[in-house]
Parts: sequence; structure tokens; C-alpha cells
Amino acid sequence: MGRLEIRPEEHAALVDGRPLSLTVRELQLLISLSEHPQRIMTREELFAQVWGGQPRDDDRSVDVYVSRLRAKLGEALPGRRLIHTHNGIGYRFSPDG
Amino acid sequence: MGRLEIRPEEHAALVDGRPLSLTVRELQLLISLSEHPQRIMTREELFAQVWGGQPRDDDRSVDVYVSRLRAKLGEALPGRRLIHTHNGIGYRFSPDG
DNA sequence: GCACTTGTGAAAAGCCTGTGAACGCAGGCG
DNA sequence: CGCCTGCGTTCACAGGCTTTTCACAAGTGC
Repeated sequence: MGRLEIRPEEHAALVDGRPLSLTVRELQLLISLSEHPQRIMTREELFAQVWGGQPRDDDRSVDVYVSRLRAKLGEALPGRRLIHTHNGIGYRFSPDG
Repeated sequence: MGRLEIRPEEHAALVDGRPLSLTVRELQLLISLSEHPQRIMTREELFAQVWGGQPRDDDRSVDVYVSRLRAKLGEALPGRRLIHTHNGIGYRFSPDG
């Protein structure tokens, strides 16, 4: 999976061997996304996996955490965009930028 | 169906396993077309399936979205023409270029 | 108490959509 | 030929809707 490595059982995400300092939520979200590479996941799916249950109609939690995750990934891997937005649907994780 | 795969339930259209970044409308249109391969579909039929209801007399929405769809398909599958125009009638989807 | 995380509201940025208009292309006709 | 006409294709754009980002109050654990 390139320079990014995710170890759910160790609660860790590594870039070139260095752990990213992600919060629990951020890591859960990254794990959920990366478990289905190239698949478009809806907010509902992601919310269910990370938070459990169903999001409120106007819940922006997923978006906010995607944003935070991107910020940290972007710092560690400049110039790569691993999480893609699919307007009106959700997000997609693509290992190869 | 060759290199193009359409998965309505996943909101995705894949070329060689990679999702195209289609908008919701574009995907709906592609789904409608591809559900009846080799069949000529009228603008009215397509409009009804994608937008619902009947198009205005001078509505060009279907044409515009066919054009947008062709542009994106053409980028992902250069040299193949999947959507054929039938003058005065409508469009036809042909899986094998 | 302190440092950090979490979820929420709201402003800013960005994308999608439908529309009108311009453009291109072919056929018909003087 | 040259011009007109009928269609389909593409461009440009404004409005609306979605996503992104920021700031903040409340919560948690050390």
C-alpha cells in the first residue's frame, strides 16, 4: 500500500514507519475507508462504522473528520490525495493518490 | 461488458476497476442507457428515467448530459464510442464500442 | 488544572445543474 | 456552388446546493 501502512490491531497508522498522531475517531475513519479501497462509501456507511447507528439528517461529522484526516495525511504525504470526495454520495479511499 | 462496469447499488461506474468521477445525473443517465444495451432510447424515455416526468419541448438536458458523459468516458476509454446518436430519435448504448 | 478530543454551527469555497446561445455538420434547393 | 434549415454538440454562466474549514463549548482522562 505504498508508504502508508495501517495497523488496526495496533491502533496505528504509519507513514514511512512513522506513526501519525491520529485521534481515535480519525483512525477509525481511516480504517473504515481503507478497508474498502476504491469503493465509494456513503456518509451513512462511514457513520455507521465509526460512530454506530445513523447520522442525523444534517450531521457533518463525517465531513469534518475527513477534513481533519486529510490535513494530517497531507502533512505526512504532501502532494497525495488519498481520500476523494464524491459529491452527493460520500468518500472514496484510493491508495495510489 | 469489457472494461466498463456499472454498479448502480454502489453509485459507481468502473473502468478497469477505477471509479469514474461522475456526477449523480451523469451516473443515472449512464445507468439508464446501459440497462438497455443496443436499444435505441428516445429522449423522452431517458428524461423520464433520469429526471422523472416529461421534458419541455425544447429541453436539451439529455443531450447536454450525454455530451458530458461522452467526455468522461472518452477520457477513460480513448477510442471507444459507447453512446451512439440516432438522429431524430435518441441514443443507444453499445457495450462494445 | 491542563492538554487534548469531540461534535456542532456557521461562513467560505467549490461543485453540480439546467439553460440559453453559439457552433458544426449534413442535406436540400435555388 | 452558396445559402438556408434542422439537429446535435458544446460552451458559458448563474443559481442553488454540497463540502470544506474554522471557531468554540463541552467532555475526558491524566
